[in-house]
Amino acid sequence: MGRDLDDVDRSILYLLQTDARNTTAQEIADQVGVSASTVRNRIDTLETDGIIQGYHPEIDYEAANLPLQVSFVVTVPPTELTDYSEQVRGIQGVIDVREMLTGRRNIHVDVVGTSTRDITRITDAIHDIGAEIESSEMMRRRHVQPFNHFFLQGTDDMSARGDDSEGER
Amino acid sequence: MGRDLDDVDRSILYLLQTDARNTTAQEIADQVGVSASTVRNRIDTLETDGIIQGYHPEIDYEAANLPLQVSFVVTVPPTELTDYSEQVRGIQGVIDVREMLTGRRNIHVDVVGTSTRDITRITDAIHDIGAEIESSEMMRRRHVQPFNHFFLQGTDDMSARGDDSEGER
DNA sequence: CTTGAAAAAGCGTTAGC
DNA sequence: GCTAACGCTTTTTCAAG
Repeated sequence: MGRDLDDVDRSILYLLQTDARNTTAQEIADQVGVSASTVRNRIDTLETDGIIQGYHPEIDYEAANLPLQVSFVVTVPPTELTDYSEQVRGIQGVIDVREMLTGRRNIHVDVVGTSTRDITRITDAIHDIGAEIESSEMMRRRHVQPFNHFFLQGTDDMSARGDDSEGER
Repeated sequence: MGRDLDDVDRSILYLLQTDARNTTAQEIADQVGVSASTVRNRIDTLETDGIIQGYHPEIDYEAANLPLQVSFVVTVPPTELTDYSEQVRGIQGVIDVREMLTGRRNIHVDVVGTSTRDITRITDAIHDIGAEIESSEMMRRRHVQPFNHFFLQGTDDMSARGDDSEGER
């Protein structure tokens, strides 16, 4: 796990983050200096290797009439963290679950809803699966900022790691 | 702000969340019962209305050799929340910024890095813009779970709101 | 706002280097 | 592993209801 990426991979990831739906393989190929076929092959490999896990639209929930955004901090038994995390993800309205490595407050959950009824329903659902809510805060806005440093993060660093072009692929 | 969506819009959002890159307008059209052209027009409108803000790949940072994931809680002056939020987003390694509506701990920041050097650099950068770090926790995993309830969230609710087919478009 | 048709562009596959 | 070329699918554009 944790395979090295070369510059082509990094460039692909970088450009996909800009617009994963409308960026074509040809456009990426032109900017990277390889063929479009290669870009398609690389993307396939990145997907099967699990580095790219999917493509999702970024949605402005407020504009979509889901103005209530709440962030919960939850405590669950550390040994069953993954299990609880999965259950939380199944609750309607949950859009983001982060599992913490340490500490009591080991799951952070972001949810959206249209009304306070939605929020109380979610609160109840969290309690129902046996998790303890430590705190809840209203969220104003989320900025998902896809990692913008695969590409031009500093050539020195990249060459220093020696994974520029000749990888172990 | 907060325009009503009809079932066609909701279905489009729902299906795009499944796979925003490889789901074609035709596939959506078949499932929704309109033409592919209509689906494309709707997507364009959703984008220009700001409901869809972009398309991003979901990346497994651990598999991409960025194993260090840290979640910061930061305090900034509430009146300049947006300003600070933007500055934080400019820091290399920041992948997610959430602005909180209330409380002292009003910005939550998720970052990724390859080494502790990255993390200290980010910590310094946060301090440099004048924000105070309240806490930092190691993250085990993030599950971005795009809102999965646009489609079949319960027909009763949808008809009760009366925005099924004839909107104010 | 929606539809359908023609032209242009992109994709997956296969074969060759 | 990268590239080129094939047939097929998708998108784009535009006229029309």
